[in-house]
Amino acid sequence: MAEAPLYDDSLTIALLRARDAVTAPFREHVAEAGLTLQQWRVIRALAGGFELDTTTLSRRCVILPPSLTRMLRFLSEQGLVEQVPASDRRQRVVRLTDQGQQLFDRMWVTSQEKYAAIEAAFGTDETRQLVETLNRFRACLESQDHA
Amino acid sequence: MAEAPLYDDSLTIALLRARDAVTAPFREHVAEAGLTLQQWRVIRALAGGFELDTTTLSRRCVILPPSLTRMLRFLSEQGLVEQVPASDRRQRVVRLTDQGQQLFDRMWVTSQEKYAAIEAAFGTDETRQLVETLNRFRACLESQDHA
DNA sequence: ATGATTTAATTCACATGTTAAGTATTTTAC
DNA sequence: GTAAAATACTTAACATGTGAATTAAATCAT
Repeated sequence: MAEAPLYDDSLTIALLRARDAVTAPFREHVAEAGLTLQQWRVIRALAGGFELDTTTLSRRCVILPPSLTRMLRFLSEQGLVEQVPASDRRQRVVRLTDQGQQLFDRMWVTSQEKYAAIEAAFGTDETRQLVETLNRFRACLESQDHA
Repeated sequence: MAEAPLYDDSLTIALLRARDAVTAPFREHVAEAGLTLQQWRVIRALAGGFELDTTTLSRRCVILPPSLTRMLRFLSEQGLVEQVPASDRRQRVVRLTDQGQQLFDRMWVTSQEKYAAIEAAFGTDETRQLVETLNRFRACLESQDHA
């Protein structure tokens, strides 16, 4: 009975659900360390001593600048991130503190294990092909819009 | 120089970016009508006279119940949605008002056109295959977690 | 039938998403 | 060298995401 009409955005819904499914185990993992997924993305982008400005972080982590401003304030207060001087004084360049790097080190192995479990479940080749398809899809749409 | 380490969540990032790319034209379209993408998803789920409860809406639109509560308050205030009596008085069952249905009718054609443009750009078969792959991926992960 | 359990939705508190406007710094053009 | 334009980030305001606690109603067990 009463079936919904065909969605014009089945793709959008499928992307949302896929993201929910794939992030679930990571969300749980980082929550145990008192972090959100977004905060973890920032920490990982900085792991290994990288010093990045807000714009670069925003692109790599797919987090909008206003959110990053708030997040960096929080991460600084937690002693996980610190600011470093930048030649261009408009920029805000940050890096992990020792404490931040240690937190990363503690979480990284488990994080990788969870990702490996996903690849194992869906298939390594299929997983990589999905990532490739998604990136090609995005590139395709973005080149269309800029026309 | 200074390349970031390999992400363990390239899949998460790819999903986020793909979603950003695919929703961009729709976001612009619905904003002209004073709606957000999420509000538009709810309106479309109700279009055609369907009467749905919060739980069903939450699943179909991939919007968590607390967000739906706020959104339904807003949509009611705008006169787009109205509540209908439910046999189970715990449930909140809603439907579109005439005004809501008219808004949907005005937006639907353009919305479909934009989706058709995406399919045309990436390829009809490839787009459908991507949706199929995403759904299969999600089903795979969810069956893993319930183990 | 009554009390315990489950279910549906809401509220709360806080984090993030999103757009527009604002501020400080740098670059460009002249 | 200085004013205009561009850049990097922040702030503000509001919408949504998220998990935990709460409330009300239905179901279950006895």
